[in-house]
Amino acid sequence: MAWKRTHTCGDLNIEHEGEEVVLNGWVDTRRDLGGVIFIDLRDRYGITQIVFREEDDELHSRAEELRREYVVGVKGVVEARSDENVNPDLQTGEIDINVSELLVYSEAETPPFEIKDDIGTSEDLRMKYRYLDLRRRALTDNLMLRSRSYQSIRNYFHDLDFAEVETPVLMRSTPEGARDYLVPSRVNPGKFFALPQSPQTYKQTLMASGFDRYFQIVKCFRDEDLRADRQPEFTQIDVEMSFIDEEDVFEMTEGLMKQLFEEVSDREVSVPFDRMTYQEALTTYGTDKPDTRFDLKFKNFSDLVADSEFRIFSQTVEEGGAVIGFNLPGEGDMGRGELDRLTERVQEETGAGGLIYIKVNEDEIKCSVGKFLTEETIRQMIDQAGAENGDLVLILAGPTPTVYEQLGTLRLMMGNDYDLIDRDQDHFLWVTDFPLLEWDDDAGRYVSLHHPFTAPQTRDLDKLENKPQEVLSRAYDLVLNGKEIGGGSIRIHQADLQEKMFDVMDIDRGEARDKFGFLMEAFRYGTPPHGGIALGLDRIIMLLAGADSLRDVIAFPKNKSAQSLMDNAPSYVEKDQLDELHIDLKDWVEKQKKEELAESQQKSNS
RNA sequence: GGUCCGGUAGUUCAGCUGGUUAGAACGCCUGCCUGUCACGCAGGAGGUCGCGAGUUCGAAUCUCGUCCGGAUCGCCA
Repeated sequence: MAWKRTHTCGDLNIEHEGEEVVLNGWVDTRRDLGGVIFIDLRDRYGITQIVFREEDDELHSRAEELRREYVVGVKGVVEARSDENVNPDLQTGEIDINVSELLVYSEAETPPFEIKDDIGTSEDLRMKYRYLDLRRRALTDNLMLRSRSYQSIRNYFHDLDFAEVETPVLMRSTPEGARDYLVPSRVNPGKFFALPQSPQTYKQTLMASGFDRYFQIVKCFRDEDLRADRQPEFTQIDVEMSFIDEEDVFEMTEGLMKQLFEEVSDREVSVPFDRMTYQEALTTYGTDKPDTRFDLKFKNFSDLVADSEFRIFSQTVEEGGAVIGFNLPGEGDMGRGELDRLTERVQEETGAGGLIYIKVNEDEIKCSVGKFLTEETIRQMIDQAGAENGDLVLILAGPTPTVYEQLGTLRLMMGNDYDLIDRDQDHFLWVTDFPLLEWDDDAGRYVSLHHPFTAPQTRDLDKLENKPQEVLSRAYDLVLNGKEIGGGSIRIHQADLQEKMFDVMDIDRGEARDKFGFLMEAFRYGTPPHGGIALGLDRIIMLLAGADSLRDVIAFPKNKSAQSLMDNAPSYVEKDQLDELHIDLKDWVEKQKKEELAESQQKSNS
């Protein structure tokens, strides 16, 4: 039977002096000074120091038995600490609880790692004992930030009259995009559901139904390899609106971000956000998600060096590639050894053939390929780069768009290495005017860059058949500090245009109709123009929390191999279960399953 | 799937070109200590050096294989 607590461990302060209180919590640290024992009592709200004195022999000796992570309840009186004993690092640091009664709810074994913030414990151990990991202040705070975020987001949309609608988790598998997670259907032998990569088709259908403003905080699933910023199941803020254009989506999203950031953190968001076309992002920053918190913008030297003696330059330009670079201010004194190491790193990490540099110093201008270039050309390049005395110009040459991406990687490397990133700032950025399609060598056809329901820009409609690679789309991405946190588009809402898109992508009409037929049909019964966006909630929380990994803002995340180490999911299942689902395992899988089961049996026996 | 890095005490790590009994810090246990808050002091326990083979008089250390983990690329409309 638990004592009813009167306060949490984060509540009490000098105002409560003299009050009789009851606290419940975990034993955090214990400082036994002999005649007096101090214990930090912890719950998710905070820490309160409780004191056991020698006067009460029985209580004092029971307090000596307390160990880390025991769960206890205490009754006692709030005492003010004397001035020299106040702990300014603690919310409750002005007071102690002088304990008069102690109740031990639960003892605890010594945990496999310490419950404190700056632990270097490997992630797989933390994952196995996730319930202990989550007791750590940093993770608790991240989840509480997440909890407040849900509230803020829901309030925003409800205030604007958006309808919150749940869409199915079991849906049909669709072509295009990431690999689906499949769920076998017992009652439909041989047939499978897929878990949604996003509720895309449902939310468009809802537009056809007249729910002109929809949102949902929804789990999505993609069966692809993981990264620190990628989980197989993740949460999206999914939004769709009717009778709108890009500007409405931008305005709605900017308002959401502003409210969210300012309600759950102390970060200010200024709206409207900056905008940049995909073309500009690629040619100026070498990526479709530029980190605009620092400069190092690309300059193009192709025209200057097209006729140069240096074959790598002239040949690159002749073959349609580019010679590009950026100015790194103040690093003109970089030594030969350091530049060699940098070159090696660039080759390894970006795959670029080599790195060319110009050191711009008052007494000497030194170019790594100086003997092949005229002094005038070098001078022009320095001007083009905007370099001044003391600066270093870094240059790559190669085929486009690869060379842009390589220089983009180098730009990020330099931004990090030379601490050029202003981490107190948040830079939101809309990236617009994406190409509609890209050529897929493996598939031998055009595929959507975004997804097949994205509307082409009206002015490009006539190019759709003859020059599909030149058609721009009405898609947009939202980028925050160099991380993509959302993307969306204005959709196609006309059946004939949608069919034409499938034609261009060489998805034959039968297949398209079979897989997306319901949506195409919906378009025939009166569908409004519509569009929307999906925002990556986990990533947004990660940035808000200042966490390095998505795993630090998800309560029970998967590891890199898409496993949950705490409950050992996924797992083998009984043969009976498979039989019901009409599924046979491949021979080699069956063999592996037997071996692993035998092994774990042996382990549990010994 | 490719490449690179790693696996030593409960945890994080050190342990060089092979050579006595494999160390440190934190944690844990015991004792002392009435104002600590990373308490302090004294003492103690704790190891199949991931696993298997090889080279050697001798392997944590070198070689090969294997398993596991991390980073990165492919992949992620």
